[in-house]
Amino acid sequence: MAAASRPTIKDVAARCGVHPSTVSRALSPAMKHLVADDVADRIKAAANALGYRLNMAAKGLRTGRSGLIGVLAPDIADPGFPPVLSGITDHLNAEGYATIVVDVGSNGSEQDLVDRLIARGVDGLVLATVTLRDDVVKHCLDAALPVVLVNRVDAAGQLPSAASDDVAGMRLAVEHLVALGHQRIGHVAGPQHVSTGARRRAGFEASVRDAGLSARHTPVETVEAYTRAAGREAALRLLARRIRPTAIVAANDLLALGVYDALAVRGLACPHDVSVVGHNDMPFVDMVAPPLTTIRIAQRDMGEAAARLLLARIAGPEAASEHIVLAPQLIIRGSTIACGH
Amino acid sequence: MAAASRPTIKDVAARCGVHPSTVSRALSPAMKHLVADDVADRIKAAANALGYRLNMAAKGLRTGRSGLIGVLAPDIADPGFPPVLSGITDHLNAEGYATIVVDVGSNGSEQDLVDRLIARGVDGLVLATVTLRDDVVKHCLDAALPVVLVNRVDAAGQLPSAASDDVAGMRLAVEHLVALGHQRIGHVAGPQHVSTGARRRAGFEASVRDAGLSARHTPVETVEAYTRAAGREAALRLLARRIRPTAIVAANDLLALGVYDALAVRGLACPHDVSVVGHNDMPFVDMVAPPLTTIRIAQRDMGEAAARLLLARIAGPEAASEHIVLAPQLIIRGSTIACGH
DNA sequence: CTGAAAGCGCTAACAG
DNA sequence: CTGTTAGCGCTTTCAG
Repeated sequence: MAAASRPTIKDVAARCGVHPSTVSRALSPAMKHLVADDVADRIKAAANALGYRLNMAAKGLRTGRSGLIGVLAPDIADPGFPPVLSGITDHLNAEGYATIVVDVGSNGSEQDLVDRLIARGVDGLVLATVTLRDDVVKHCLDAALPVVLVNRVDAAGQLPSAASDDVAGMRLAVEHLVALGHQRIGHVAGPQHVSTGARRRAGFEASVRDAGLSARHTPVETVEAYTRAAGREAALRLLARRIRPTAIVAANDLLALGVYDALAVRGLACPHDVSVVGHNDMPFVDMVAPPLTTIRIAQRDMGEAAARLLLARIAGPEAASEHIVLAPQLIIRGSTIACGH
Repeated sequence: MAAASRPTIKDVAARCGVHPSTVSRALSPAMKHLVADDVADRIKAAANALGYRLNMAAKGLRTGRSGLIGVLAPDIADPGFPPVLSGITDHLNAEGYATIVVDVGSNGSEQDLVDRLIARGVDGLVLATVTLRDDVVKHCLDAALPVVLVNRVDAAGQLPSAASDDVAGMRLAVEHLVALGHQRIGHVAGPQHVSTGARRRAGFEASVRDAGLSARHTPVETVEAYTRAAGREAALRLLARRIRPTAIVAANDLLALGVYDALAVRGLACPHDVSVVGHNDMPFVDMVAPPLTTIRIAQRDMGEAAARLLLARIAGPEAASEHIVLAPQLIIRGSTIACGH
């Protein structure tokens, strides 16, 4: 029956015949040492008996720290993101923080979403958002809000970030293909306004150059979005070239699946006619036909690193902005094969 | 420079020469009608100029409503969940709520996580958690916390829920197979302590019975978890039976991929030797080899329906607990084929 | 229509 | 070691 509203610190105090602040101290690990052990025990017992729970909103109002972290995601449903998110939330949860996840694609402007998060008093932000136009970042900096980037880096490199080594990843892909004898390698590049797109492209170009391949033999087609359909279109353009590539490396797995689609359209077989390499090692790309050779990135670690970075930022005032770069790994499967030529 | 902390309602009031409560009224859509239009305009202008943002924690403390909703997920990284989550958060965001997502698998007990959410003052909970042991549900009810289930129903059916029609889905699968001439159909059943596992199994059994197939010809193997490995083991057991099935319907796509693995182990070809049907239509199951015939469930809609249900629960006191059931859809791809016999 | 006053639940000085 | 006091930023009576 006693569907009474949540008990407060006052109720506990009354039941123990002590002052509310004593209860507050007894229940706070940091201040517990200021209260007699027997009293503290009595208080804890009473709190348990009453089913007392700390009211974080009240605490936050008082202390100015909410224990809330905002995560801005480009698209929650993107299969690449969940592992990152999981890494973020797990670490944050373990440290007593709760995570508010916002999907940027859907509602309102990013600015707006950030403002709503600020209104909720978030202690910091993890940005996994696609486009790093300065305005959002600037907006956060203006608000003196700790911010870290995940799976992204900003152009100026002024924000802490946790990301995979995109350049090294592309090098892995290109060198694998070159070792297989491929001389004509195309690249389906991701959106150039996001760091993964730009850096992977740069990595591709540097690697093919280092391998001694000419630009003519290493064409690049850029997409506007990381979608399977965009990958298909770009690959079709690549395949229509005078000098047809014998291998294509895509800026991510979704794009690579689009490359598969394009190959099917053209009646070409993978890997027989064209080898394909993806990037990210999304769940189940080992099950597609043929199993996709790809660059595995440490998504969960990335999320965890970002969380750790953010917490450090929140704790220490202005530690030099750190960039955590995670090593990628080549996963060889069935979509790459030695070149016939 | 003025990196001053966030302006409050008081700052705005001072700047306008009015009382803080007037500012509060002017800025609250519901109370705006109590303040002169010109004053309201002046206040809004000043608020904008100062970059004032409402402090939700303070508001929540006062009103008792936080505008926060908790979502308990079994495993964020499970590829089936993101679309549901996205449906939930989008709808909630649009209604001004923020969503705290908690991964149950990782830290602490579910009870604990719920308590932490309660401490944060959530206005309600969406439970997408696997096991519906009464204790968690009871715990929420005791706390008088509005709760809805998504992709799950509780045994007693006392909680509002949004879920796919699992029985109908299995009927779709079985009838498809029967129409193809299959007479020996096995089922890899999901965990029986979660509603999808139990209901899909029930749906399977009812459907094969209605199709006139005997129990001997429709063996069932149950797994303890929705994993690819578990699906593989269960399928191996099914294939080792005296009467080998010519088709297997799995309780979900992950399990179905495990069935693929088992088939490969046994040197059997899908669909030639054994047809396979999945459930859920996870992203990219159209790309595996062979493309998986499956039952598509309306995941995004499910999330949205759950959000709507929860909001209704929060608004209206005790509306009769509603069950939204979404119609599934058979997606025929390459993993099912007419039976030779 | 606007001001005054009180208080949501908690913590952080400051006394004692 | 414990009680007192004040106040975080906001809403909401109650007056006027």
